[in-house]
Parts: sequence; C-alpha cells; structure tokens
Amino acid sequence: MFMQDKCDRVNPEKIETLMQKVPDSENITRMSAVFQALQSDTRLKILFLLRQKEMCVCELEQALEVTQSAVSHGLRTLRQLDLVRVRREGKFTVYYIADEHVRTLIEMCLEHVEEKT
Amino acid sequence: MFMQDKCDRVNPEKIETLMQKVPDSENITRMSAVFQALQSDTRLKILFLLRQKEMCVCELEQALEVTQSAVSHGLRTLRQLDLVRVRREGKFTVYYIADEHVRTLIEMCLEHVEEKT
DNA sequence: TGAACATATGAACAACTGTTCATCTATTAA
DNA sequence: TTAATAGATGAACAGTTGTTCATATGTTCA
Repeated sequence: MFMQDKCDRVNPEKIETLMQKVPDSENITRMSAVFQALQSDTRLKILFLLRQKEMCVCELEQALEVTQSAVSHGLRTLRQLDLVRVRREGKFTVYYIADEHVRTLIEMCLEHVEEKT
Repeated sequence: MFMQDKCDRVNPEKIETLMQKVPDSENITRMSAVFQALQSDTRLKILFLLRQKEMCVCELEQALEVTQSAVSHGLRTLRQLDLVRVRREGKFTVYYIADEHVRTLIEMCLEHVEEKT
C-alpha cells in the first residue's frame, strides 16, 4: 500500500518505476565525484591542454601560471577518477587524457556554454 | 624574449600556442559552473529522473525523499545554467531536460564510471 | 473571497574545496 | 656521492556549498 501524500500528479507506483531506472547510489556518487573534479578552472584548463598533447607537470605549471603544488594536487584529483593517466619518462611524469569519454565530456560542455551567446 | 625557468621539456612558444587553444576564461568559468551543478547527488538524480519524463516539483520531491525546499533549490541551480527548463501547467511547474548536450553529459559520465568494475 | 495546494526564496550553519607553504621523495647527471 | 631538477603530499586557512527551517508568492476551486 502506497501513501498518496500531496501532489495530484503523483502516482507512487509510476514514481517507483522511474526511480529504478536512476543509477544506483554508488554510481551516482561516483559520477558526482567526476563532475566535482571537472568543476575547477585549473583542472579544466589542464584537461584542455592535455587534450591537445600529453604534457609533464612543469609544462602545465608554466602554462597555467599557478604553483607546482596546485598543478600536482589537481592532477591527483583527475588521476584518482581515471580522467587522466600517467607515464614515467626519465625524470618527467607525463600526463595524458584517459579516454574518449573525457574528451566528449569537456567538449559537450563547451558546446553547451558556447551556444549561449 | 621568453623566460626558460625550469623544466627542460618546456618550450615557451609552443606552450603559448597550446594555451591559445584553451577556451577563454569566461567559457572556462561557465563550464566550471555547469560541472559544479552536476556535482551533487540530488541534482544528478533529478536529471536522471527528468531524462525519463518531465516532472513537477512535488513528483521529484516524492521520488527523491528530500524536502521540497531542497528540490526547489536544486532545480534553480540547474535552471540558471540552462540544464533544465520550466513550463507552467495549471498549478504545477513542470521541469524538463534542456537539450541533448545535457543527456550526453550525464550518459557519458555514467558510462565512464560503469566501465570501472 | 478564502482555504488549500504548489513552488520559490532568504537565512544560517556544518561540511567541504582549492590554494599556498613547507617539506619530502625520486631521478638524473656530474 | 652529491647537487639539481621533477614531482608529490600534508597542513591550514579562506572561501564556497547543500541542506533545512521559516516564510513568502502564486494558482485553483469552492
């Protein structure tokens, strides 16, 4: 038996069906973490740089004009969510975009904001 | 004349060229705001609900089991960034996904997190 | 009109975030 | 080995966020 609390439009059974098609809590939380990683000017710029070519930390540091620490922290966040990946190259640590999903995410979002005058 | 501060890999001219292809500050900030809106369990669930069918506030309220106030605040955030749009329907306010970019964004992100076992 | 329902919004507080500073580890080249 | 360079990380502080509570606005129907 369902409660029919308030709104006339509410059909509790239908709502339950809709909720079942929402990703489970674990995945919602993961997605939330991904979007949260993308919600930073610095990290976004890092991704738009890496989108063009893989780069080491100090290249990013020079390009972005923030401290090495800030770049490194930003990269860790992106790395932990598998948005970027790393490769050692001698004394350099080279970062690159993890996969096409990431490219699509930032490109889709750019299109969205560019659309508005 | 450019400074060659640190890293051997750094080629200042090349870096300048790369930076020119990064979206300008205004758009980066807008994207940042969009991702920041997507970085919330409640708002993500709202979008995954609206993705299935347009809904009024009280339907969302029932589905999500948070206060009406929280839903309404969440919707405002999404609305301000044109991620959802509104339509009046008698005494109801019906919300729906703004466009395909938004669908793609959340679907792309879901794929990304589902990929990791 | 007024009562009931649907939605919006401001205030406020706890929780979280991004940056810098200081410091530590790892790698290279001499 | 040692000095120099590349990168990582913890602490800490100022700034930001999401929720609830209380209340205001808007719509319908009797």
